[in-house]
Amino acid sequence: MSPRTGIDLQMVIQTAAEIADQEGFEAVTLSALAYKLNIKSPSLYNHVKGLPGLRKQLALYSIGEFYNTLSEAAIGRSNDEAIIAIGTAYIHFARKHPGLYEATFRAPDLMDPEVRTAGDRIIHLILKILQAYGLEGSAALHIVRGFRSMFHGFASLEQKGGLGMNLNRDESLNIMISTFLAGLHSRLNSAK
Amino acid sequence: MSPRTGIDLQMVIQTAAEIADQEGFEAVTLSALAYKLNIKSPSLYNHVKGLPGLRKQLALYSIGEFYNTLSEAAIGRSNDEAIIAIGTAYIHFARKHPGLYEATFRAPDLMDPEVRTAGDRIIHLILKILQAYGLEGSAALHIVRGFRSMFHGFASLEQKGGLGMNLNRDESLNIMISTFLAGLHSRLNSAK
DNA sequence: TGATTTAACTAATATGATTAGTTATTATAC
DNA sequence: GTATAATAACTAATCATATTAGTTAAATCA
Repeated sequence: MSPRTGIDLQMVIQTAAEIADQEGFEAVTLSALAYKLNIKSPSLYNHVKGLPGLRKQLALYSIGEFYNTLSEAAIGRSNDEAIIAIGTAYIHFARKHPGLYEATFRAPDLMDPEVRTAGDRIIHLILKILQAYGLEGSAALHIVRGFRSMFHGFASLEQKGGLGMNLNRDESLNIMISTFLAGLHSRLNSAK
Repeated sequence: MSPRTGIDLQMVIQTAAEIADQEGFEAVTLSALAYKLNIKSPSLYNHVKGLPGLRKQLALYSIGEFYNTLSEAAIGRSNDEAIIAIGTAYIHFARKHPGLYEATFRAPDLMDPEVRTAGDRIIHLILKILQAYGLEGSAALHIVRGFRSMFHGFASLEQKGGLGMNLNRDESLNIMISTFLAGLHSRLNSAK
C-alpha cells in the first residue's frame, strides 16, 4: 500500500521537535523540516496538513511528552511535596525543551478538541493532587488556574529573558510556589 | 528638511497598534501596515529598521501604555489594595489590548537596553508598593517575580484560550491574587 | 505479473521582507 | 525668487516560505 516507505509521521514530528528545541519554535518551517528530512517541502503535505497541521501535531506530541514528565515527577508524592515536584518539573521541562514547551501553547487552535483533551490530562493531574487538600469542584479549578498561571508565567518570562539575571531563578521559583501554598493553607484553615 | 511630510513615526506606530489589537500581533506585517497607511511597504524602511525595528518600536509604545495603565490603577492605593488594583488593571489591559500586550513581550530582543529600561519601570512600580510590606532587596525581587509570573501567566493563558470557559475568570483572578497575598503575609509574620 | 495506492517529485503561484537605485517634494540657503 | 540639499516615497528586483496542481514511480497486494 505504501510506496517509498521512507518517512512516516513519527519521523516528521520527531525531526520537527529537534528543530524546535535546537533552533526555536519559529525555526520549524516546512522548508527547514523538509531539508532535514532530505525531501522537498511539498512532499510534507502527504504527512501533515500544511504548517498549521504540523504545528498541531507538534503540539500534541509536546503536550504528551510534557504530561509524561509531570506525572512521573508526581509519582509517590502527595500534598505540598507533589505540587513542588510538579512545579519544578514544569520549569525544568521548559528549560530543557524550549521549543516543545512553546509548541504546547502555539497550536493553531487551542480550542481544537484533540489539543484540549491532551491539555486536560495535565489539569486532571493537578486536580488529583488537590483532592488531598479537600479541594474539589470549582474551588479546586480556581486553584489549578492559579498554579497554571504561576508556572506558565514563570516559564514564559524565563524563556524570553524577561527575568533579570542578577537573582537566582530557582530560588524565585521556590519562594513563589511556597508562598502560594502558604496562602492556600491559610485560606483552607480560615474556611473551617 | 522633510519632503512629503506625510507619515511620521508616531503614525506608523499608532497604525501598527491598531492592526495589532484588531487583528492580532502576527497580522502586523510591513505589507498590511503600508497598505493601511496608503504607501508601499519599502517606504516603511524610511521610518523603521524593517520588521524587527517595527516590533521594537511597537514594544516600546506598548510597554509605555501598559505602564501608564498600571501606575494609574495604583494611585491613591497601598498594600494589598494596590496589588489587587494593579493585578486587575494588568489583566484588563491584556483583554482590552491583546495585540499591544503581546507586543510587550515579543520585541526581537528583550535584552535590548531600551526595551529593558521600559520594562523595568513596571518592576519598580511593584517594588515601590512592596516597600510598605517591609520588603526590599532580593526578598522583594523574588516576590515581584511571583506577581509577574502570576499576572503574565494568567493573561497569556486567557488570551490563548488556554483556560476552560465554564468557570468565572475574574473570580479565578481574585482568588489567585488573594491566595498569594495571604501566603505573603503568612511568610512575613513567621519571619518575625 | 499487473493494478492500485500513494510518497515524493516538478512546476507554478502568492505573499511577505528586503535591498538598490530613482524620483520628487519640501525646507532652507543664497 | 531661485538653487540646493535632504529625504520620503517610489519602482524594480531578489529571496524565502507556503501552498496548489499535476506527474512520476515505487511498493503492496490481488
